[in-house]
Amino acid sequence: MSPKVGMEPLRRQQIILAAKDCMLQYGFGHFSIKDVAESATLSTGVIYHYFKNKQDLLVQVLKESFSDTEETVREAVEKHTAFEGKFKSYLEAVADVPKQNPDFYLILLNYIAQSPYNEEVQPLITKFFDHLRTFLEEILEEGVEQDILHPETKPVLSHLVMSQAMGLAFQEQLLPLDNVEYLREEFVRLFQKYIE
Amino acid sequence: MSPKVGMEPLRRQQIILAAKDCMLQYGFGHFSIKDVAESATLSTGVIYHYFKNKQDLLVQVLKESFSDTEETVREAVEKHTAFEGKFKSYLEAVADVPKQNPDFYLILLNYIAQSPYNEEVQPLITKFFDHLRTFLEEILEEGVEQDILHPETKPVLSHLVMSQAMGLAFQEQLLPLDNVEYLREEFVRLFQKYIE
Amino acid sequence: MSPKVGMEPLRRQQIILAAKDCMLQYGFGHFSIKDVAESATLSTGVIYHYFKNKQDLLVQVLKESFSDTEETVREAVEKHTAFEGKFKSYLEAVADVPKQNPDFYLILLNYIAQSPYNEEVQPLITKFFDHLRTFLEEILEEGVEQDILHPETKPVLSHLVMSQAMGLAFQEQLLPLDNVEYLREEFVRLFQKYIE
Amino acid sequence: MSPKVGMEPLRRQQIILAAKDCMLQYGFGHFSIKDVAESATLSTGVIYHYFKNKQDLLVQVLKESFSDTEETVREAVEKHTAFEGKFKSYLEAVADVPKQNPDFYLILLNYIAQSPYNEEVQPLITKFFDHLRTFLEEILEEGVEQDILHPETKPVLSHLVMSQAMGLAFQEQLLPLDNVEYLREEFVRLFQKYIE
DNA sequence: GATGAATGAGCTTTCATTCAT
DNA sequence: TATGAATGAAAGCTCATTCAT
Repeated sequence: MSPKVGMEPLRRQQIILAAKDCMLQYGFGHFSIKDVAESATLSTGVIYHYFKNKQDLLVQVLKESFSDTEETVREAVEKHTAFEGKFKSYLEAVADVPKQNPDFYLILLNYIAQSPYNEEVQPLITKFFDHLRTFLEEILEEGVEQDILHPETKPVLSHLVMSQAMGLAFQEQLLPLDNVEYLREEFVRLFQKYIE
Repeated sequence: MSPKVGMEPLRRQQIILAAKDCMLQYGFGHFSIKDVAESATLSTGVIYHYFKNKQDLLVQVLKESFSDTEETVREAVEKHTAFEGKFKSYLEAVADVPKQNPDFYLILLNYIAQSPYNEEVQPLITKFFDHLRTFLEEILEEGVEQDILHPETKPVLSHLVMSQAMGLAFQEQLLPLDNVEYLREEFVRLFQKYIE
Repeated sequence: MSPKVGMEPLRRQQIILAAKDCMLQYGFGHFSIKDVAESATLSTGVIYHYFKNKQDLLVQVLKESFSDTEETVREAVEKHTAFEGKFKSYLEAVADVPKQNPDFYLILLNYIAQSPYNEEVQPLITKFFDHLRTFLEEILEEGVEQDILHPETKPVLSHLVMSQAMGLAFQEQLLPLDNVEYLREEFVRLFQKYIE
Repeated sequence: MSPKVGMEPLRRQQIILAAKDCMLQYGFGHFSIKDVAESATLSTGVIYHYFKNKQDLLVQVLKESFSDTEETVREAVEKHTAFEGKFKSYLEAVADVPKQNPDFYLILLNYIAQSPYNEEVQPLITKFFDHLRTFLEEILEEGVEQDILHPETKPVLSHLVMSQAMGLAFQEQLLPLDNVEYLREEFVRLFQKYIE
């Protein structure tokens, strides 16, 4: 029927996608390998041909979500050259993640809950946020060089931006917010105050 | 030794505590009723005498965590009478939850991940955050009445405060932050700007 | 239906027996926990109530086989007081194990094959043979004291007796021997030559 | 690289060797066809080109072990012409199998345990021991003809020699014997008594 | 001849829940 | 009230075998 050799990249993607679907549909820890297999219209066996175990598959799902999101933010920033433009577009991009990549925070949420008990996931998450925050610090450094920002503000600001963005996204996941758009704008405004 | 009557409240508390311990030790969904029973030095059977099922027990654990935390914040605010004092102490209390009640956000995290798939937990969480935010809005209303705050700022500010606090707490859970104390102070300062 | 408390000793015995039956019927590694459960007319779950895992159950089966056999030999020897009587009855008892305890060598065979790869079983087997051989050496020591035996003969003789007995039993398991009884008698005679 | 023709004997040998390695490394029943394939740096598929199934492969492994060992013993005996020399060298060769062919008894052990439940293996083992014992009886027959041995001793002696040799080898596999060499010499001496 | 992708039955083990005592 | 024995469904995972290429 179908080819029998060289399926690796296709199948891996197919399975990761199916796992993502299952996670969104049933929630982390509430779907089985059998569910994934059915969702991918494959047998349970193949999954273990491409992934060491369930944990391994789950880690790949997370990795993909992270690299997608990081890329989105970087792309948005790289359209600008001036410090102010970069900073603003970073804020907007970060605030827009839930809109551009709707599943991201739901997936993240599931993994965060596991992270204190999961030696493999914990460093992945830490690295992701560190990357994103370090990227922001690089932008802010330009502001420091141009005397727009006080050097000491840099680390504090980067942390506050990250946590505010995370907090907003999680709230959106949790609560039926009616004024999301407005809150996002306020978020951008709040932090732009720092460079005025 | 022998069966006792009137044990109800004690036993319930004993079991809820044991469940909390298990959750913190093993993570949500990674401990069994047997684990809880052992942790409470009871038999598995007796747990079903006091709780309908595992889900029910879990819900009670969450409820307790919520009411403890809400009380802490209210108590802090009620020490003040002036708007500025109330607002500042609210900010401080909310930022201090991870310090005063170290397990709270770890427990919350576990439930949040489940909430989209759990009809019973979802409204509990929503209600908790609504309470806390509405309480902040009541404080802010005093600021509006005293012309310190623009009426429109009220809802935005309350949401931003909540999400920032949540974001900081989650970041603290996730990442090894070395300057937590300083970030908390910055958080308070950030939002006090709104009423200057 | 049946009692619900204090079943431990009965059930453990019942399950060990069922496991022994399965091993004899299907051979080591060719029966599942489900087979054992069915053979004991129990559910698979109970087995894990009484035994840590399959390996644990298997180890208990072996332990029981060992202690039964050791006891048989000791009892036979203890009927005698004179050295010659003890030695002869030891030889006879050891040669008679396949007859008195027909499953013993079949069970042993199964475990021996596993032993080089099984950290728990290996020392059990070693200990069993050491016990039995040391017991023989204690008997032989009496012969040495009575100047019937040369001291140097003791360890060699004890090893040769053990291996000959083991070899005969395994041959009997493997090959359709028609003159088993006669071989056993020759075995006894062969080693009695040493004390003439 | 590219498919080759006429690979049959080489590949079979390569696979049998890999299977032997796996058996020694993991133990019978604890390695998969994939393990064998990897050990032979081949694909799983090709194994089924040369062997009907796993069982078939296993049988070939055993056959090879048997013919190697039988040959060793025959070669040792054929160096002598006199009865006494033949008998002694037979005893020595048989006692030396564990030294000359270290894996033989470990492999044998694995199959013996399976034999009562395996219609194909059982007769192979029986035949092997019969061959070796019949060969000994042929030697002993010369002793009978030369009036060195009583005719009735022949079958008994051949059985006792075989079982003693087997027993010693298994003991050596199982227990950490410190005086193996000495025991082997005693084994030879023990049975030489019969022809003095 | 050779590959490795794919299957699916079957394995061991866990666990929420029930219930006779 | 309290016990812990018992259930059985369902989980993750393995593996001999097949087969399109």
